Amino acid sequence: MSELFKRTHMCGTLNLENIGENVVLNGWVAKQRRLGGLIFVDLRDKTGIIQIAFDDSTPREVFNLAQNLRGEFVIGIKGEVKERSAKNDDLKTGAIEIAARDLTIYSKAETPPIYIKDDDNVEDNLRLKYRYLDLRKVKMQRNLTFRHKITKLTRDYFDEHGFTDVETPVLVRSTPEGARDYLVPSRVDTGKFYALPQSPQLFKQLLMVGGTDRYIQIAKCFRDEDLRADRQPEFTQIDMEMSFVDVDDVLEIQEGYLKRLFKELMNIEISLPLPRLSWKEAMERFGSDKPDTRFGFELHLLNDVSSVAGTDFMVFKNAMDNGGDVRGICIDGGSKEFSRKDIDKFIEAAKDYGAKGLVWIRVEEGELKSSVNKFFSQEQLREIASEFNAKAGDLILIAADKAKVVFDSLGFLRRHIAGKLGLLDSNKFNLLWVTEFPMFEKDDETGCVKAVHHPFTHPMEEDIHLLETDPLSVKADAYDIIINGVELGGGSIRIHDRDLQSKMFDILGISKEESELKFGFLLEAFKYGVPPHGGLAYGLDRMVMLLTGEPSIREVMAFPKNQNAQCMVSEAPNVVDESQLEELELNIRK
RNA sequence: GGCCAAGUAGUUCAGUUGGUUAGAAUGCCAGCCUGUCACGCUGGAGGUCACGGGUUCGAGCCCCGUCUUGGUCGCCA
Repeated sequence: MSELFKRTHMCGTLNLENIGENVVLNGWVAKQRRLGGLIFVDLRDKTGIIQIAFDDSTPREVFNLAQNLRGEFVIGIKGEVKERSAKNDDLKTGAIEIAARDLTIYSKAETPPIYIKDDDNVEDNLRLKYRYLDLRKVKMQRNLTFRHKITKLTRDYFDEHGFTDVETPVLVRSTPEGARDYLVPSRVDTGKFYALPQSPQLFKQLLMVGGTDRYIQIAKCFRDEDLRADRQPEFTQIDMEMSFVDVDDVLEIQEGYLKRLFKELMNIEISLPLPRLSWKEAMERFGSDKPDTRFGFELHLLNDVSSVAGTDFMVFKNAMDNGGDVRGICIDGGSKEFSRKDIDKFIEAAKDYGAKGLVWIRVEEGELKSSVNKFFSQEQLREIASEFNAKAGDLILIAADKAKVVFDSLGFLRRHIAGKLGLLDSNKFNLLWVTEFPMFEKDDETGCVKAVHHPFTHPMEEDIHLLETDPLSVKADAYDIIINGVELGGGSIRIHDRDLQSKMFDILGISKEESELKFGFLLEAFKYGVPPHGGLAYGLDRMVMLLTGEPSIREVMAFPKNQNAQCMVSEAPNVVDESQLEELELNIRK
């Protein structure tokens, strides 16, 4: 058994001020350089890397032991901090080193299957399989620490504002609304199932009925849907709910939180109040309900421009005759920057969003080139260009279709192209609220009206009279917080009036029996005195991803799942024992 | 479920028109080396070219299928 060298410092925290001190360090061998009578070892812990030097001043048996060191051995070092003669400016601790006096090897290590360097480029699945090695990277530890700082600040802030951290259950009732549930079979009540919560939504509302007044929880949530770079089946929400509040109250508390978050963790001063865009304005200007406002290229409606309105060009005419729109974006310098081939690629990409094609116009000093030169005169093209205040060298892209297709394809393109032009400044954080979401939308498959948010969302007071006559134009007291085109969180004021709630169910075509079956416990609770309330939830993983500048949510989770929702470390999901299935009466194998 | 991309040494990759024994870098092992820090020098080991089938005198390369992985659309109230 090797003696434990009681640590006095962390590797990355030592500096010139520690010179002359005798220190004890623990960590992993990141690198060893043997120069014959001289050995250097880079020692790594979660705080960073420091160089250990073994030379002729090192006791002989210690030097001999050091010759056996290999990568990822776990060791303890006793020694003196010395100033280096040759400093390494690339290393935080590069001005100093430890002159080793004693060494112990806690455990040896085989050659690791992946590189343990911040700037590696190893295949994702391999990193996930050996996550415990991947996590040794200083960058990964920095991400986890940053995540911790966010949750700590979050708990502190909301504690100071009267919020109580309450845990809600993880084994809950399945409500087949929204995302697919993860199911857990019940042993005691064979044949029945729990679900893992998609969010604590219903329970936090019950907490409001229960008088908790202000609730917060950093809550694990589960959704059995396909994964993305920013989507995991198991993720974390900063979830909260407040009683006796309106929209302004909720947003004010959140703005204080966000200001503190950016000030303390990013050293960025954000000015309040944050801009608020109505959903309608966001769509019409940016083609998205989560607009990235770090750059321009705003959408422009062309329906009334005489060149478009008066044209026989069937693409435009059909779109407008069918109740759709003709809209475009103007890319500053886009004509200079992009080739015909690039433009074709943009059009292909837009097709993913339902567009059948795009009209493009290259604005030049002389003749304007476009995909519709056959149909439009130079004068007409000039008129369209002047609608955008386009100058020579600009590129105009026009979509004509149903509003949704036009918004989706142009909204995608403006951000896609901004990325190509290097306009997505990762040091800039544009925060804004999108409010006044539509209450309902039409389900394309069934033709029925369904809730955009959820059926407990409160309609805006001014629109309540439209509920029966024109539900699709009713707006909701719902809000999303957007940073740089990413939806960081969202919430709403909830309905606390039982008559209004049943009216909502009527409109959604949910019968009394069905609503009883699905949400009976909530409706029952609402019989006994429910405060006006509302809340919001942030995606914690996305928040950390955004603030650390990581490209994927996996970089800020300790043990994420791969694209097939497998845990590569533990190899979950796995086949279970036959007897387990029998006990649950789930033995359905042939 | 659709679309796109990838799969060759432990790792990251190259591999020409289908042609001899499949290469590089890095890592690993051994030896030398007292100021390195991407240490250097010398030598060495290391391959089911994802899997299955086909075309061919001959396949890492061409064709078909399968699997795996990543991205994305659908999906995510």
